[in-house]
Amino acid sequence: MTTIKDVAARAGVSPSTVSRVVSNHPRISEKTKRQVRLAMEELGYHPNVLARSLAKKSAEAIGVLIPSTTEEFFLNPFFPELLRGISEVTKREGYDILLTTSGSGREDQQSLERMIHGKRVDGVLLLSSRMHDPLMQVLKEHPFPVTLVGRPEIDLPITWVNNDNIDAGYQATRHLIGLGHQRIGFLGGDEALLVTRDRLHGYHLALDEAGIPTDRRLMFSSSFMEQGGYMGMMRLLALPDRPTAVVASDDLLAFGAMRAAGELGYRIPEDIAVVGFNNVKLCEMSNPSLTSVDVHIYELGKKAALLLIDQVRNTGEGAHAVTHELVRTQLVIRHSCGGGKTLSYAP
Amino acid sequence: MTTIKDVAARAGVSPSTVSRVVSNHPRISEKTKRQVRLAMEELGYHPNVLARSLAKKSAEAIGVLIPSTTEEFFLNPFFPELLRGISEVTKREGYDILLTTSGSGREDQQSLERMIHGKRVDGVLLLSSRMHDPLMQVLKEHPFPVTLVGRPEIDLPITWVNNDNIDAGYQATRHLIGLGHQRIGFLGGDEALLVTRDRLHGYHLALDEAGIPTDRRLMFSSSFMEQGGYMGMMRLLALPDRPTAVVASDDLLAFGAMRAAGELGYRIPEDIAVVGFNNVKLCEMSNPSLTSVDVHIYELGKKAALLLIDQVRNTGEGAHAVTHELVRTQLVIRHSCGGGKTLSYAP
DNA sequence: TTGTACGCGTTATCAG
DNA sequence: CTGATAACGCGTACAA
Repeated sequence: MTTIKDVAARAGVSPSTVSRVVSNHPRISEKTKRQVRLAMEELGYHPNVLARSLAKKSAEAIGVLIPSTTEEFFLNPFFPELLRGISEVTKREGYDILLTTSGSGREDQQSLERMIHGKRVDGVLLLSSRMHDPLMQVLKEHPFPVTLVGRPEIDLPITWVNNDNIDAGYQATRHLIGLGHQRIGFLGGDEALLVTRDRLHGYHLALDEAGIPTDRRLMFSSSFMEQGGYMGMMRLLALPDRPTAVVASDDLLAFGAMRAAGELGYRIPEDIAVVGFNNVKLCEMSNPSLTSVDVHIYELGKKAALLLIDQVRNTGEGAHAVTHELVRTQLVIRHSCGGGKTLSYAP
Repeated sequence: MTTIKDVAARAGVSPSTVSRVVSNHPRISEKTKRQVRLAMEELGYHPNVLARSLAKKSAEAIGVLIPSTTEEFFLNPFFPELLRGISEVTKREGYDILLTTSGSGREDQQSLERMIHGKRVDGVLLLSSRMHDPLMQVLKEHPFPVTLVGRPEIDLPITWVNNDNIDAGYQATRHLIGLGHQRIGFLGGDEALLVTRDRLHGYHLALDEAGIPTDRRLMFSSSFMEQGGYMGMMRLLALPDRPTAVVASDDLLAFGAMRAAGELGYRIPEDIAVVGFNNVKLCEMSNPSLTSVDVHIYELGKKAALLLIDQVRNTGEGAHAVTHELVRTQLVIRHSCGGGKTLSYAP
């Protein structure tokens, strides 16, 4: 292991000079700069990041905390796409990513505290936000650079990036209503997730606006995504007055729903229309292709990382203002809802 | 920021004693243990991981190096599934994951060197292996705990975990031949990837064994996965003597191929059979469901992480033996090749 | 422009 | 069982 001292000795200068060369200090003579660089070459020197971080009190890394529903989370294409956005900016800004998963709510808390106090990261990116999230408590107690992907349940002074999920739910439902549907089902993901609740909220808004009464039997939630969508659709189709359209609050749910409908011999969109959320790659590949609300996951990831790094860099300064950003949302119309054509409403 | 000294003062002991309590040193009186624990509570103390790592010369973290084809890599369901396996064991073993992406081959090298010498991680997991990989050079020069997911092109003394991809390719092709196919196409991913080459190799073996002549026109490679599969299939179907079956070396390629066939009005499996690799979740959901070689990605990730951590822990000791492990492979027969078992769940 | 000396927060060694 | 003291490798006032 070659250290800064070895280089110093080799170059005939002091360790501090080497340090300055490494960090591109301005006032250093070209000559010694060359000498030091040469010595570094010859010795194959690489600075010890740990020691540097300890001295500078900055880790040059951000933490990404994957929520306790780890397994489901990994399975959803949402995750890699978000991570892609995040890594795009961390790479550009010179930060590393520390990935932490946890099995339970308690572990979530511990992981977060370890990250915050362990000084291994300069800030943390929180993925997903749920009701009564114990993490929020931790954040309340310890001010620390954090960005939430989603929104906090209660008004908390923390930075977050989110979609306007209420509006997204509204738009999707509105689309179906516009196509003439009156009985519209709602397939939700984990009910504790705020995304689910917000999209459901939007669904209700659209229904109310159109004067369509809501029917509890038309709503079904499950945290098992594809499977949940499958089961939910089965249930909806079993109703005596089955829906002619379904809003699935996640593309995976929608795929499960489509699978169920297909197996029962219902045609999409002729017999039942489906709309999803997230607009994952698969939407265009499925048959029929899935109409979905694009929430721009990649953008979401980039924004979140950027906002976090901003905080990290301006910490301590006056600018302690928290920021909230809403990433726009966009309905992408494909074939799963049919066009303005004739729809068969036969039950 | 409360340090070990603060706790020491509060508890009326020396810093070293606190350190011992933290690390559960055996010979410490119950009494002082309680005092120290109390002080830690009251002060909300959390050890500084950086300082600890610096002193202990071990980072309690492993690096995961995502290859230069970052974007494609994130898009493939292979990635999150592998990561899930990795994180499963790192969590259990108390290691954190440092994710590093890079844009180019050069950056790959630098990232690796930074990780190795920067001491921020104790070992590195290399995902994917390609021809003439510059990373191998780095590994040759610096002995360091590394595990490769895949296999090195040349015989290098490094630990790796892989599938028997040659056999996998052989099995898939053999399956098609068994169903009576004689003209079988091959859709490959990035040609520089050893996976691609190995699976192609297996394809050739099966063909040779059956006495079927190979035809260059039946092989098409592209690193753009779904799109590549689409284009490749288009090309294959345009041939005067088109294939009746296709081996696609990745499920995504297979989906693209199926989409192309569908758009042109070919039925699967009646008109053309398709088999893929990886057995991603989507295989069962697609229509028709995709016959695919399960390579047990999750297992692959777990094994890789485990082997790496083993190395990390036994480094310096005599046991410097590198290990190679082959994760078994298994053809999962569904509907995209026909012939197989008749499944009845149609309405 | 460069060197000295000290601090960053812990752990390990060696006394006691 | 516990307490000094010296690393760990690097950054940075302060002085020269």
